[in-house]
Amino acid sequence: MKDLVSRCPIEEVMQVLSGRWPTLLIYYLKEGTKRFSDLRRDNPTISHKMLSAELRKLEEAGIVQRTEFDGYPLRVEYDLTPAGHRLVPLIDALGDWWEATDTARASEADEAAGTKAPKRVAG
Amino acid sequence: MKDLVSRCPIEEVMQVLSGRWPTLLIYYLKEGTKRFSDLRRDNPTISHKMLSAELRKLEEAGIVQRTEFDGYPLRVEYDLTPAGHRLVPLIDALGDWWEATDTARASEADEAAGTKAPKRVAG
DNA sequence: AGTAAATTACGCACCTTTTTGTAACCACGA
DNA sequence: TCGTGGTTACAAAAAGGTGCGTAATTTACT
Repeated sequence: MKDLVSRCPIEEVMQVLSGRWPTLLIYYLKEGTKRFSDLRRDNPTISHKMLSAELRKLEEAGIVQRTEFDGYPLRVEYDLTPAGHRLVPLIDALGDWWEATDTARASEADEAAGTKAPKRVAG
Repeated sequence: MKDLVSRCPIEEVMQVLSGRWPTLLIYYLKEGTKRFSDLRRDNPTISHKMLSAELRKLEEAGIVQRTEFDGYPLRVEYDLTPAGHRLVPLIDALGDWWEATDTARASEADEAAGTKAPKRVAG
């Protein structure tokens, strides 16, 4: 998903949030300040390449704040920006929707099918 | 993004909504019933293979309802399920958040940086 | 004291896996 | 033969993983 196909903001957000990591990182970051190595410990299956790339993407999107310390093992801290914090409940809402849907799915699919019966079956 | 890394519902929704197409298709489908070829006209850059795969994924997720008519050229209609309709405002909220953030981003990043000054710069 | 190794947050090159695109085919009937 | 909605096989592209190099300093060993 390199470039956009429409000019709508929805496609732009999804370009940032798409994939396995962005929402997970936001999830861990909402607990508070984390270092690079903390985040690696939080999700051990991410590679350092991915982690740095995803963090950079989130930083560019204004979701995370990167703070670099010139200390000598070279330390970097990551936080959610205010905008990032405002994003959290929206993502949570999606999770809630999913959970609610998960249970309701089957029955409502039936309802929907009933609402609009095929005009001609085996025409 | 084949398999999940955590058990949380957020990762599960994102698995369905990730990518360029899902939200776009939902966007077009919220206007009403669409046929396969309608959706191809709506976004001409999607390949038919992708379109059928994405529609199938959304169907499995309980977001779209597929109705097949045994008519002669074989007709299929796609609609949002009730759950799909409930999802729309959540996605819109993300779009709104993005637009609001887009303008506020720079200034708030500054604020955040000010709130938490690096403990040691050039230690 | 001198050298080697560890630390931290990456960048880069190389390679594998996953995703996406292309094209051809199917079935049916106008 | 075209149009419908789809599938399959193959090819291209993108995403992702692995491992090495780097900076500057402390610690560990000799």
